[in-house]
Amino acid sequence: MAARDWILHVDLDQFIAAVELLRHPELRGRPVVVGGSGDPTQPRTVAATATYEARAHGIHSGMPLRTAHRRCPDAVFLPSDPPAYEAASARVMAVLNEFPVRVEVWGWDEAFLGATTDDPEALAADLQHAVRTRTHLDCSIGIGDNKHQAKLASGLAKPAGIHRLTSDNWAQTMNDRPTDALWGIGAKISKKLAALGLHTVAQLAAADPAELARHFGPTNGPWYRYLALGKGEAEVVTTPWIARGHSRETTFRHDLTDRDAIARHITGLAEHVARDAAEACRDIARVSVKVRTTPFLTRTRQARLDAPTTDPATVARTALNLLDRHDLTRPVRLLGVAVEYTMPKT
DNA sequence: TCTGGGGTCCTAGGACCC
DNA sequence: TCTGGGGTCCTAGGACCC
Repeated sequence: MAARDWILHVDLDQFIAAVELLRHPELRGRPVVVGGSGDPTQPRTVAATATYEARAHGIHSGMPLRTAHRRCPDAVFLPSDPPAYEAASARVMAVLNEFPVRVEVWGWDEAFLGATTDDPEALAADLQHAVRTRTHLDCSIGIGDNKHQAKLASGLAKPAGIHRLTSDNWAQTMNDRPTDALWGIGAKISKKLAALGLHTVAQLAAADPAELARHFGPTNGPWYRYLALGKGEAEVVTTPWIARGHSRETTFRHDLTDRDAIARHITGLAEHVARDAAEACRDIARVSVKVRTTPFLTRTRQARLDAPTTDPATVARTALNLLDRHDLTRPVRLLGVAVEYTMPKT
C-alpha cells in the first residue's frame, strides 16, 4: 500500500485519574474522584474526573462532589493538582514529538498528529507503546482523514485501543448515531435538530443547508451538515497557539452581599489578569466583568479600553466601572474578569 | 445534579456613518 | 419627512469544548 497523509488523534485515557494513580498506586481498582480541594463535603465543587470504578456508581466529571460522595461514600476523593498534570502532559507531548509526525497539542490530554505512512495502525501502536513505556500512561488513538474523524475514532478506540474512521466507513459507523455524537454538536443543538425531525447523523447529512442556515445562522447551520457528512479540518498546525484572551473567576462558597467585598474581589481579579497578561507579553484591548447571582443568573458587561495596556490599575478601574453597570441587588455567587488581547500583526 | 474554571467562536440587535 | 440600503463596529449572550 502506498504512503499517504493521515490525521491521528491521541487521547490519554482518564488522564487526570491516571496521573493520580501513578502517585497513589495503592488506590488502583478503587473508585477515585478528583476535584477541588478533595473535600467531598465542600459545596460548589465538581469532579474533574472519575475512574471507571467510580463511574460504575454513576459518577462522572462535572458532577458536584457532594453528589458523588452521596452516590459512593467509599470513593476516594483527591484534590486537583494542575501543575502535576501539566508536567505529565509535557512528558507525553515530548514522546510524540520524537516521532516523524507533526504534532498539534490540543490541551493537556490530547494531540492531533499529521503523518505520512502506509500503515497508520502500526504507527499508532508504536506511539502507544512509546507513551506507555516512557510515561506509564495509556492512550487511545483515532485515525482519520481529518481531525473530526480522528477525534471521534479515538473515542471509539477507548480504552487504550486504535480505531480507524475515514470517509470509507463514516456512513456505516455514524449514520444511525444521534447528532450529538458529532464533535461540535452538544445537547442544546441536538435537541433543536430533533425538533426539526433531525435525530440521526444520516438525517442531518441529508438536511437542506438553507433550512439549517435559517434556524442556526449562515455559518453554523451548514457547518452542522458538514460535520454529519464526516468532513472537517485536515490541517495540523504546529505553530504555538496565540491566545485570544484570558480570564479569572471565583465561585464563592458563600454568596457575597457586601458591595465593598464584591468591589475588592473584582479589583483583585482584574489585577491578577493584568499581571498574567504582562507575564505573557500581551496587551489587553477589552475588559469584561461577569457576575453570577442567585439563582444562577449570569450577566456580563464589557468595554473596550481607550488604548491597549497591561497596567493593573487601568484594568481594575475599568472593571469597577463595569461592575457599576451590574445589578447587585441579589446575592453574588461568582465574580469573574475576562480580557481580550490585541492580536499580534502577522 | 443546586450546578468549576478556562477557553473559542458565532449570532443578533443597535449605533453610527455614508 | 414617516423613510432606503449597505457597511462596520460594539455589546450581550449562547453554545461548544476540555
